[in-house]
Amino acid sequence: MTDAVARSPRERYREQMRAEIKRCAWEQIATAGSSALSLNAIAKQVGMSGPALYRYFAGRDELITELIRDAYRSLADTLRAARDSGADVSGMAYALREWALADPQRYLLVYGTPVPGYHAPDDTTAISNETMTMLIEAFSALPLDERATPFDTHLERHRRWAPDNVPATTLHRALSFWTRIHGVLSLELAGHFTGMEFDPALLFADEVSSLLTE
Amino acid sequence: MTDAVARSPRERYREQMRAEIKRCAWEQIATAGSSALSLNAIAKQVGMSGPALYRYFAGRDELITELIRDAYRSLADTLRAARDSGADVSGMAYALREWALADPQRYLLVYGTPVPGYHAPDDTTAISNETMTMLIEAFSALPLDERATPFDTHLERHRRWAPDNVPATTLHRALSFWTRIHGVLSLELAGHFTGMEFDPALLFADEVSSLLTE
DNA sequence: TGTACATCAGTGAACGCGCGTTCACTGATGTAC
DNA sequence: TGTACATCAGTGAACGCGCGTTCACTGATGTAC
Repeated sequence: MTDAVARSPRERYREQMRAEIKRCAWEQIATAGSSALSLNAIAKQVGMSGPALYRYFAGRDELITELIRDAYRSLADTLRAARDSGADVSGMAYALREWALADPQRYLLVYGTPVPGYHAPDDTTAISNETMTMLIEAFSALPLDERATPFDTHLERHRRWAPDNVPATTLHRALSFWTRIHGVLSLELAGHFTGMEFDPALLFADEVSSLLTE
Repeated sequence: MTDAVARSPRERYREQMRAEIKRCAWEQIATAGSSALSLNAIAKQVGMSGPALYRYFAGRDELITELIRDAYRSLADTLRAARDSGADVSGMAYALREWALADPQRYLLVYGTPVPGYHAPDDTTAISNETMTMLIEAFSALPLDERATPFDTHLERHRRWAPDNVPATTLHRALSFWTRIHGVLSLELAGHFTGMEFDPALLFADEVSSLLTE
């Protein structure tokens, strides 16, 4: 695994090319959304003609899969970096928001409306689990609420997906982090707050603090 | 407005035809998502050939706009029906969830990832406001929490979009209803809970009760 | 009740477009002796 | 250092497809006298 760095000049060039193709793909997604992603358009922007892309990706699906993988990776890395620099749960929430605002379509590619036919490969869910685990760990450091909700007791018997050295209430809080953050954020990104003149950042902040004080 | 019922036989037929076209469009959206909506495919299913649809809709955009309008209308009607039959805030939440689960793609058409080029016409935001107003009214009936959050005080000065005979805290609670319900619901609809074996309905229920007891 | 005309639903051919993908091929870059 | 061969990046033409949309036209249905 340590030789992930390109070995021969050809491989190095190949890696650079793949990276540039992906960069153009992201650019295209950022402006027109993931559904408008076109191999030919990317090729034109990269400066070569259509079929050349097949030297680097088996097809459109593989490219999209790779982009989704990278997006999950990028999010996980962002949260990890926030945590490693001492951020608590709310710090991680703000890091997540910044990450989403930096490239809304990247966020939506992962958490937005799924493409009906497409099904994500297994390793993306693995990276997604990684993110979830970081959230659970972050909430583990917080004082525990004594009251157990109905969902908490339900979770006690349906928690195989989560690490088991953690109380169900903590899992619940991590889940709520996810759903509430996603709720405000995705409505903001989708433009559903335009017309209401309040500042979405403040609504977000209140929602984050609700996750801590509740 | 009372003569909205079709007058001549021709107009009646025309209305029926428009309705059937829309029905097929919904069917298509339900199975393949809104991005895959194709006029030619609809025409084939209705039993006539492509260009005939232009007798009923000016083009693809107008059809989609109409579908979005109907979706907003349907949601508003559902919530109103729930309220009129005595449902409180949580009853309205469950009605909303049932409405979403009945046709996930319909929910996603309205609250999902926006089509990057497309911009919704003004009257859809009017219907959306109608829904919001009903939520605000529902929360007005509830006992008021005395503490004002930072966002509450921010809202005091940015609330032109809302009725002004209602405290800012109530507006905030209606907004949180929206964002939290959307958070759980959209993640469920997008399939992000598959793999975790808990029951989304129970997570939803807990999230609804958080809106009341907090 | 019958005729003359207008309205309108629906057809079939066609246009232009962009898509993903395949294929045979050219040229340059690397490798082995 | 030079030659022979293999590897691989990239091209251009082509395939088949489905899309939204236009246009001229046919036939049926309605309306007016």
